[in-house]
Order: sequence, then C-alpha cells, then structure tokens
Amino acid sequence: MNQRRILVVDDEDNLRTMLVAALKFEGYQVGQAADGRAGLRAAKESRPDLIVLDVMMPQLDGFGMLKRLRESGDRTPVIFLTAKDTSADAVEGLGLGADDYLAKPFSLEELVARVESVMRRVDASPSASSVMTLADLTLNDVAHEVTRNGEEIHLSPTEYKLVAYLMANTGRVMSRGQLLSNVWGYSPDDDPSVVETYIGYVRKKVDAYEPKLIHTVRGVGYTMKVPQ
Amino acid sequence: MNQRRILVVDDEDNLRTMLVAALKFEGYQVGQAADGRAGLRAAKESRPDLIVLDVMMPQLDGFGMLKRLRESGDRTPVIFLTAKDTSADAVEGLGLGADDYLAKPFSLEELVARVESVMRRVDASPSASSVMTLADLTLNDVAHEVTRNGEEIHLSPTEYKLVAYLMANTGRVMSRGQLLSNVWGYSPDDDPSVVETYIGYVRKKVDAYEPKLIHTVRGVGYTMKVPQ
DNA sequence: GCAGATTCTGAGCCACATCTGAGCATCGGA
DNA sequence: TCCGATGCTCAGATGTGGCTCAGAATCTGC
Repeated sequence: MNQRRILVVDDEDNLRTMLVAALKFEGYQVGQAADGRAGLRAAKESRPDLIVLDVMMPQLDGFGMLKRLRESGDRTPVIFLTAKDTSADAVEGLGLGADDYLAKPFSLEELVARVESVMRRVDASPSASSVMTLADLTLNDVAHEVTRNGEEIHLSPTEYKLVAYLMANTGRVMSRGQLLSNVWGYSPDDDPSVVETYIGYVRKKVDAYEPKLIHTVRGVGYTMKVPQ
Repeated sequence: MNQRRILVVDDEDNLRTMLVAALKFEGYQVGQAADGRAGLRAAKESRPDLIVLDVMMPQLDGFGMLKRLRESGDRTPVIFLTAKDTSADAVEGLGLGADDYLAKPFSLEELVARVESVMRRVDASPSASSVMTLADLTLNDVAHEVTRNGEEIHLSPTEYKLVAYLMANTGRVMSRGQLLSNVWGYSPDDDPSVVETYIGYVRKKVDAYEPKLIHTVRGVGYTMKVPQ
C-alpha cells in the first residue's frame, strides 16, 4: 500500500496551508503550488494522484491550468475550488473535465470526503474516474454531461450508459453480448439487435463530428478510439 | 497571518472618521472614500476583504455602487448602512448581493460584531459570501431571500431548502433519493413523488423566466445550471 | 378555533425512451 | 460480379418515468 499523492494549488497562503495540513493529517503525501504556472510544473514533476485546484489565481488561473494539463494528455483527477456565489464556475470546470468541485466556503470534512470519493474511484479502476475524455469528447459522471467539441450532447439513459461503457473500455473491442449484459443487464446471448439500434442512435449524436470515434469490428463487436 | 483590509464608503465625515477609527482599533487595515465613485475606484485599487457601504450618498449611492461592483464581477462582501429603519432599503440591498446590513443609528460594537461575523466566513474561505447567484437568480441565506431578474420570489420553507440545496450543488445531478434525505430528512428510498411535486412548484416560481435553470436528468434526478 | 398557507398523496396524462421487425446497404469471399 | 452474411436505418408499437392537478391532511399565526 503506497501512499497517495495530492497536489494543492492555491494562491491564498492561509487557505492552502490549512488544506495541506488537513490532507496530510488524513495520511496523504501533499505537495503545493501558489499559482497555475507553478502548479503545472509541479504536476508534471511529481505526478500526483489528485490535484486540488483553486479557480481564482494570478498568472494562470484554475481553468487555464486544467485546460493545459488536459491538452498535454494528463488525465489526473482534479477537484476544483470555486467561489460559492459564482457557481457558473462549477459548471465550466466540470465541462473542462474536472472530476468534482467544492464551493467556498466548505468544511474540511467536506473536502476530505470528496477527495476520498475520487480516490476510491481511482483505486477501484484507474480508468473509471468520474470524467473521461477521448479526443474532444468528454463524459462527466457527476454532472451526467456529455460534450463534444465543447457542445453539450443530450443522451437518453441507455445511450449514456452505452457511451460510458465504451469509453471506459477505449481501444478494446466489445462484443454485442458484453454490451447486452453490461449495459442492458440482459443475457449475453439474447437478441443483439437492440445494441445495433442504439449504436445507431449514439452515432448520430456523438459521431456527428470528425473524427469518428465509434467503430464497427465486423463479426466481433464495437470499439471506441481515435482512429490513426 | 496577514492583516485584513476594510474599505469604508460614507459621505458624512464625522461618521466615517469614527468608523475608520473603530475598525483600526480592532486591528484592521482601513481605507476610506467619501462617495460611490471614489468608493468604486478604491475598491478596484485596494481590493479590500470587506466593504462597509452607506446607502445615502451623493454622486453614486450605495445601491448603485454595489450594482456596478457586482456587474464588474467583484464579489467582495459588503455590509450596508441604511438610514431609514424601514427595512425596505435593506431588503433591496440584500437582493443586490450584500452580505448584511445595519440600520442607523447603530452602536460601534454592533458594527464590529457584524464585521467580524462576515470576516470569520471570509477567513474560513476567502472570497466567499452568504449570497449565491446563478445567472440572474440570487439566494441570500442571511436574509433568507430569493430574487430572480431583480424581483423577489416568495418560497415556502421546503421550496427554499430545495432551491438552496440545488444551488449549492450547481452542475451536479442530484438524485431523488439525495433530495429526499438532504432536503426532507427522509430515507433515500422513500416514495420520491413529493420531490416531483416540489420541483413542479419551484419551477413555476423560479423558472417562470428564461433561461431555465432547473433541469431534469431522466432516470437520474435533477440539476441546476445555466444551460449552454 | 379559524383561515390561510403549506405539505403531501394519488390518479390521469403526456412525452420520451425503449424495443421490435422489416427492408435496405454494405462488406467480403468466391 | 454476384451472393450470402452482417450490419444499418427507419417507422411504429409498447412501456415507463415524470409532470400536473385536485384535494385531503397538517401546520401556523391571529
């Protein structure tokens, strides 16, 4: 059992010190940075398991930092700190691919609870964080929101489950049977025509853009990936 | 621990001098301005942690100043000083996003107490206030008041709790079960039809305007956010 | 104790989501 | 180039979740 690492990025000294202390007390190994630029550097060097990130910062703010991080291919889970009275921030953060957010003022217990919730997910299955991205497609489970190319895509419950399952298994080919049992809860050898219908629905919505992300593997099943 | 900064904006020299002296005595670093325009400039330059603001002033009055301040994205906590003890003023101020108010005449102790109360909140989490906003919807927890588009909205206790809970979780989808347990105090797997009824009530009042802020996520729950 | 507000329940309705099946398109092998 | 197999698309039938409404039960302030 190795120790989990957290990076706290916040320009306000008092608050940051408090956060660091609280998280250390919970047994995490905690690094810190006072602005977005320093945060970006620290993230690249120390490769933390989770980043706690303030939105309002000089130099490079939280959004900017998250954006750059994601562009560089880094998928480290992020929890945002936003001001309570500008909750639109929260939505923007989730859209950019944050895992969760905390609105100030928050209690330290609340922070710890959210941190542990994210850590649990990460522990359970490293690829199943609450936010998944593939090219310009993002799926945020907390907000239950799917966006492509920055635009929100409305999916029905089943469509959503299907996309989530395929994304969680990016690059792997999933058979109709696997989809039937994992998305629908049916037996793997039930009639797979529902799957085909739904792949059709989802393609119309998610792959109305380039590049196409959902691919048919004839005779086997379906897979999601960025084509070469 | 750096010193907290307060800006006092009041046109009456005697009163202003007294306020400044009292707050300095309490250990704050205090700036001052004699009217709304000067106040606005001072607020932008010195970025205080709290503004004490008189309503009645020449040039630009307290309401006007607060409005401009908020429009410019500034969320600095504000305590109002109102002349009339008819609390109509106060109500308008709180609707605009003030944190608290004091009706003249007031004792200096009273002022200091309110200031410290607000500062405690700020200390716990800088840049927070008890006012939440989402688009043109504001919820002031101190005044227990909700406004949309500047108009006050009357909500019953349960309706208020529901809106407050959803706003505090802007962007997150909350299940009926979560709402049942956090707003009603019921078990998460009680009959969720009350929730639906109340969502209906609240929509009629809060979402009688555009854009709609309360959204149903079929099969999951409800969420509040500004739609794309 | 009464009037008005508030909370909750249940029934009916509507819209959306789901699924089915038929017909069409596409693929790959001969 | 043809043919069978596989996959896709569409329209409509069915099911289900969510919304609305009316009214009953409860609470609150006067």
